Amino acid sequence: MTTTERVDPRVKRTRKLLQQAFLELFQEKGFASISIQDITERATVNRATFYAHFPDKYALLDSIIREQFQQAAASKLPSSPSWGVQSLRLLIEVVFDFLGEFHHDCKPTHTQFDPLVERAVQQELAEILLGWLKQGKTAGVKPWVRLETAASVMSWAIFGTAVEWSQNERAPSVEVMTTQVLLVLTEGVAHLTPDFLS
Amino acid sequence: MTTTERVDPRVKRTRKLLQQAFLELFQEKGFASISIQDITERATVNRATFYAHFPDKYALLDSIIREQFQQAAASKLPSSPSWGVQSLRLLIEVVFDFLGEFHHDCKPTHTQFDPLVERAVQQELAEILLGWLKQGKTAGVKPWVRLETAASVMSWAIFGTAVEWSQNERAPSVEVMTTQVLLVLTEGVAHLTPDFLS
DNA sequence: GCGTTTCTGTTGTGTAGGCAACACAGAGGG
DNA sequence: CCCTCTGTGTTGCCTACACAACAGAAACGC
Repeated sequence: MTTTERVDPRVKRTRKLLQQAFLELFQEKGFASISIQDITERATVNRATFYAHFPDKYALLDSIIREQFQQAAASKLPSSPSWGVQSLRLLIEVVFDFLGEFHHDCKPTHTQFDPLVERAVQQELAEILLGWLKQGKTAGVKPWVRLETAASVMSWAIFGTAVEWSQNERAPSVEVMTTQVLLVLTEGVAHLTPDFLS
Repeated sequence: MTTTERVDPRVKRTRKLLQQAFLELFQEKGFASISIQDITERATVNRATFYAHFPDKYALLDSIIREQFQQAAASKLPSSPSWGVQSLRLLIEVVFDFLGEFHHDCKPTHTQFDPLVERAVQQELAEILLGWLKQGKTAGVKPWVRLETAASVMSWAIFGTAVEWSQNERAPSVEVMTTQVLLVLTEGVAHLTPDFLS
């Protein structure tokens, strides 16, 4: 893990209060009309304290997305997920589920901030993958690409496909999509055409 | 009111967290098996902080009852209730409702602490009455009994009747009981028998 | 244009609360 | 018996937070 940081309980609590307040206000007023004052009042937290935690409301939303995605992943993956096809399949499914869920909830409205959301999801995804790759790399096997690059490629592949799928009518089922993305990633594109190598 | 004290928001918040946690634990475990540690963990508050607010869990329960009764009264009385038959009738009704509600919820179990509850309700009731009497006493009218005594008498009359009524099957309706108690209080017992004064 | 209002960020100072450590009391349990 | 375990209260030190006050920006009506 990322070095289990000891955190003052007050910090956890305040973050949670702010996030909770934001979510409440979000489905009352949308995003744009939320002011920092709104959030801090609702959260029973001083306004100055908000700025000690987040630079602005975008960062707050960002943290919410990241943590929700993390715990969505954590809840659907085995406790110590090791690098392998099983874990990868599950993770892909999580991404599709998460984005599907998300665009289902806040569909027509807020187009302005979903770039933010997507950036957050993609980065968290890459982070998880990189973690797996790092601990999965058994000693002695020399990597033929940088692990960071591999993680980035995979994350964008999964994530981008999921975003596109979630924005159109989610035509093939999550399972089908998952299988296909998984196949492409594991087998590589060389097999797509018989004479690829000729 | 009682001199609107400015209170640090953090104090309000932790009191609320502690009270909320207690109520949750209460209907999970009953009263006796609740430890202070339980409460503080649930409330995301340090154990030492608990003792900065309350000497023990009895005091916490006491504060909960008092505040619930206060806001039950506040919600059913006009904003600035003045001394008079109207207010008094409403207040009596509040007491009957409150105790009825209370003994309805936690009926068979916890007999050990309802003395505590009752003490709290009676004292709060007396407090409200005394407030009314004090501001209702128009200048120049010299009181023929101490206001404190009057408040005490009335509070015990109302409260005791309500407790007894709530513990038996609440036979006469709240309205009837209210009316009768009100009558006795306003008219005095002299009228109960025709030859009382003879 | 200008004033008023509302929100944003930031700073210094005081206080509520977290934490570790302590002594103590009861309840088992060997 | 002693020993561990669990809960209670209490203390001193440090940190997170509340608050007031500030300057600046954006939105509003006049």
